[in-house]
Amino acid sequence: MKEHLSSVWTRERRAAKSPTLGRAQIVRAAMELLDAEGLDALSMRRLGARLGSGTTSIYWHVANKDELLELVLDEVYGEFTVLSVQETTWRNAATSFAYGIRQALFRHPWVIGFIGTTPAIGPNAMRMMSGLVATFDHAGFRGLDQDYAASTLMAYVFGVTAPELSWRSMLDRTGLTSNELNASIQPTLEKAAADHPELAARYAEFRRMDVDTARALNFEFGLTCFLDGLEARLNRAASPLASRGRAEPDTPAAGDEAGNAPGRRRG
Amino acid sequence: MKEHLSSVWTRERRAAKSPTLGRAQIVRAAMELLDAEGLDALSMRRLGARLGSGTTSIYWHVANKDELLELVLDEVYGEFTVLSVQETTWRNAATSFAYGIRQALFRHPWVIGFIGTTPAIGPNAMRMMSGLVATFDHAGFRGLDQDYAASTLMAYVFGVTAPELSWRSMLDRTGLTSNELNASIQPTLEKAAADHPELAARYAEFRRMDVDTARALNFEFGLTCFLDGLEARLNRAASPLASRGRAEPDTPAAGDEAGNAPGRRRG
DNA sequence: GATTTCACTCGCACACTGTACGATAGCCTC
DNA sequence: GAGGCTATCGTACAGTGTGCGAGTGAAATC
Repeated sequence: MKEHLSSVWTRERRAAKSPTLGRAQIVRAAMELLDAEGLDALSMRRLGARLGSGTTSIYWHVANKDELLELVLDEVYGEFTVLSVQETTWRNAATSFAYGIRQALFRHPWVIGFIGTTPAIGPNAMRMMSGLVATFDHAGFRGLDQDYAASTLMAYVFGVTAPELSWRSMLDRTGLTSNELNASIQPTLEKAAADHPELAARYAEFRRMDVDTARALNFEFGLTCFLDGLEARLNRAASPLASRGRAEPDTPAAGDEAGNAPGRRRG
Repeated sequence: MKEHLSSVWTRERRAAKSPTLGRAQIVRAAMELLDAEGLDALSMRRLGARLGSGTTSIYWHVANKDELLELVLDEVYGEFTVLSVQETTWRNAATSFAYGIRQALFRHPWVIGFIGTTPAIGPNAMRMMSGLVATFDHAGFRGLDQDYAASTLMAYVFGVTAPELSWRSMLDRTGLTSNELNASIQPTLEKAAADHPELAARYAEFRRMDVDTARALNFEFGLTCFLDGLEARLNRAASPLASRGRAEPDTPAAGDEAGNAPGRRRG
């Protein structure tokens, strides 16, 4: 069968004899450029210039730009640390993992577009996955539920953090503080919400509060919801006799055309 | 104070007298191109060709490519429908909203990179937000919690769906079925997981199952967790005397440097 | 020691991108 | 007819990723 996943990690790297330029330096330089100036700033020409080498020399060590990004991405995965299961409770491990990712994303805002899109099969990504699955195994999840829990946790963190990153990049571009930018945006927002008075009122209220703590609370809120839900599922599994206490059926038939809406049921 | 949010929606559009080319057609053509061939296929030259007009004619109706994408994005937001609060329970509304987004994202895979990154203040985005907030208001959430609930829900859906979209794009490129691609990827995966035997074993197991239903179950799993968590929070608020029944403190101090990890506490 | 081989560097060129600019053309009002 | 406005579009510029082939130096082979 043909191999359909092409990745830096699938092809063996070129034998190194005495390179004046190496993958390590290339990846480090790329990371610095990306962190400092963002995704658009990384061009092969600029990278070559920064390395003091010819532009196309890079292509000896790396097949193309995508592969380079795979390498840098795995470097970031290396910063997603999972506490060992002996060290703390699963809930603390998950929480700390989530906050850790959040911080790492703040350090490397440009990755957000690649996570989940670029294959994550580098050594660091693997180590992370292994630790995360172990955490949920320790918690009491079995089989696929371990993966589901891990994937849901990461999905949530990436999903909430993405808008925060774009907010921060706006801060950088304008040089304003969060609250200044917030204030400067309000009129636009209120005008946009002209047709929805409740929204407009709500936005007017926002002007008065500290955006950064509101965002932090937002993160906390969703994370707690999700962890509570996980915990409830564990407890339910432990004592299967306890009924759910909800009226409506909770699961759309999982086998039908993947992703169909469950349809509207009257409550 | 200077205006810091620049968007198509903030500047009034050019007065239309008798254009042979209009925003509506441009946006529609762009959407078709994007849906059919993906983000990379949308260049101003190709768009002009498709419209049978000069490339730079487009710039009369739209300031630049980013603004064009804002317009197309809002069109997609128009497909994120929220059931009215009279129509069903909040839980059903949220579920149906989540599945609806998922389906819309499958129709327009390219948007995933823009959501949360490009300002969503178009009329459709506003209508959606208004409906979503109303749903959570109806559920019993108050103040910022309404926004937190809405934002968490969207964050989760975008987060889980992103990898699915990249999977589907891979299917399109290779022309394989999900299960064929899955099988063809396994050796690579197992090799990548060589250092983590539990992971390798797990991947080997995956070979035997239907990937699409596994993914659908994954979506369901996280959504249920999150909604259960929301519901628990509502019940807790309704009867504040009932304690949580968990040992460890649940909230890192929210006021400190936004996003700090809660630190490791022994369990 | 001479020759060949191979790891590695790099200049050039190609096809492509977004878009600024200025030249047109048709219409409306004076 | 003159001038101004809406609208279209050709050309040009600076930038992109990268294929190709020529060049360099050191190690391996004869």
